[in-house]
Amino acid sequence: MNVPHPALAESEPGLSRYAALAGALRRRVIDGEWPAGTALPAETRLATEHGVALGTLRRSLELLAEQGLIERRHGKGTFVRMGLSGATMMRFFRFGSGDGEVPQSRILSRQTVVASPEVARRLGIARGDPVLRLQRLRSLGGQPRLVEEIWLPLPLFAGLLDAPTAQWGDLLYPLFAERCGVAVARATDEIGFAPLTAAQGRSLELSAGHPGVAVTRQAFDFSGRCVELRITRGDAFAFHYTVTIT
Amino acid sequence: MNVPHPALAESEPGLSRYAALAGALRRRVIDGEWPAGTALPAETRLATEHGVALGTLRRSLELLAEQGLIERRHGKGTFVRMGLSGATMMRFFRFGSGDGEVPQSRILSRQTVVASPEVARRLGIARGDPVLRLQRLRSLGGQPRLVEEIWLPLPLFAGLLDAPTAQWGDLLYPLFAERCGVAVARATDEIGFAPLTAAQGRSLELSAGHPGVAVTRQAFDFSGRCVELRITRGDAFAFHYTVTIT
DNA sequence: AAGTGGTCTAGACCACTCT
DNA sequence: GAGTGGTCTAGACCACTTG
Repeated sequence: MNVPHPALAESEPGLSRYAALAGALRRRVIDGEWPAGTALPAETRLATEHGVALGTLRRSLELLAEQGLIERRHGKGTFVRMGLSGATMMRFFRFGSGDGEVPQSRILSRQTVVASPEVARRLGIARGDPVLRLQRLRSLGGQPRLVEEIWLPLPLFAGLLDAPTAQWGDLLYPLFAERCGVAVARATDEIGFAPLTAAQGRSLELSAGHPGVAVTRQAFDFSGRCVELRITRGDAFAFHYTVTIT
Repeated sequence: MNVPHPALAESEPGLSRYAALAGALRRRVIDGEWPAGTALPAETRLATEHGVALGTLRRSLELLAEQGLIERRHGKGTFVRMGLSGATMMRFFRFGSGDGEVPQSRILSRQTVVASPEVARRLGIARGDPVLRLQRLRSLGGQPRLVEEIWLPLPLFAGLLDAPTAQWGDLLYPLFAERCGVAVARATDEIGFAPLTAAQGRSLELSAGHPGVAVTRQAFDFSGRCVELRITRGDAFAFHYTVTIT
């Protein structure tokens, strides 16, 4: 018979055992009990620890692996994932001849500002809250191709306030992870079209009013909180984006 | 009549039993043994039929469900899916004020032509093979918004050659399923921008050279074969597309 | 009440990785 | 060889759907 396990702190009502267990493990990962890149205890260990059968524990880990929180490697162990790398996000993004290669990056400006209503709405913070605003130029083969405007909530990103931007490298997400402990789990891209302003045109060596594409990205961490708002602009006619629908 | 499937599970080298079983079931579904919308035999029945444990059979069905080939409904059964509806593909597509609503459609032309090198490449057929070419106008609130050029391989789509286009309705994919037995399992959209030609401008009540967006779609059936090539064009300023990256 | 898929168990054995 | 995750089994019981 199925005696309800008294030691089960995971016995949330209306949830299957493996789902509740997955939630509990998820919390332990997010709370930093096992830092990114490290291995979780072995299956058998976790199963006895939580008083469930091995199959049930495995079901929980499969759930978390599906969500991208952990990664399982046969013969090695179960590891906490670092989040999206930033290079994966260029996967479906093409500009000019670049076949998904990572563009070189230069930070043009860095300021602390108060969030506008629109920025606050998309970041899920209050109007007037402080945010870090970056302007960034991305080039391919020495040619400027994309200008970016990036908003990051403070104080979460305080670690970027004084780091010398010249040494930031071409990808921001590894920097987020390293200096601020922020992992990007998921993102949405919104693609739209608008003529370039005079300033945007200058940065891209195009005329004001030239047809431009705008990709508005919101990036989220594993707890679902929006951690980045970014608007990327470039020459519409050089732009290409591929999406798979299932 | 119902020949048992004896060593199928053991016969595929280098594959797990459930993976081999999934492949076998997949073939039976694609071959039409269980038509779209009908239920498969119960789990216990399929398991004994193939000589595997229930858990193994379930693993196979879970695989096929992930791939979108079948759909499991608790208490009811396991059903063969119809494929994408066409409405799901408008999910992330916005035009003007339409919040994902399905535009009205009118077929402007229907011809049988030979495939150009580019069309043949994308459809995965030989140059010079016959294809059905459609031109289609899609409107929102009576306003023409999108012009589409669609290529469908023949003789697969012969069922569309003489059907009166006035009665086709606003979605093509249900028509594909009904008249040609074609189910769309997956699609890719490629987004780019280009000025409208004079002819495209006329259809959309815009001037020649007006900034236009072009969405090139390839649709695939469950066996991975490309069954449709479509280029949709519209006013770049009214265009909006949302993508989620994980 | 009967039939379906969903959950959970307990244990055996296989395949991969590292030392 | 020791430790990890992956596969497979056999059976019990639960939850949902329909007649």
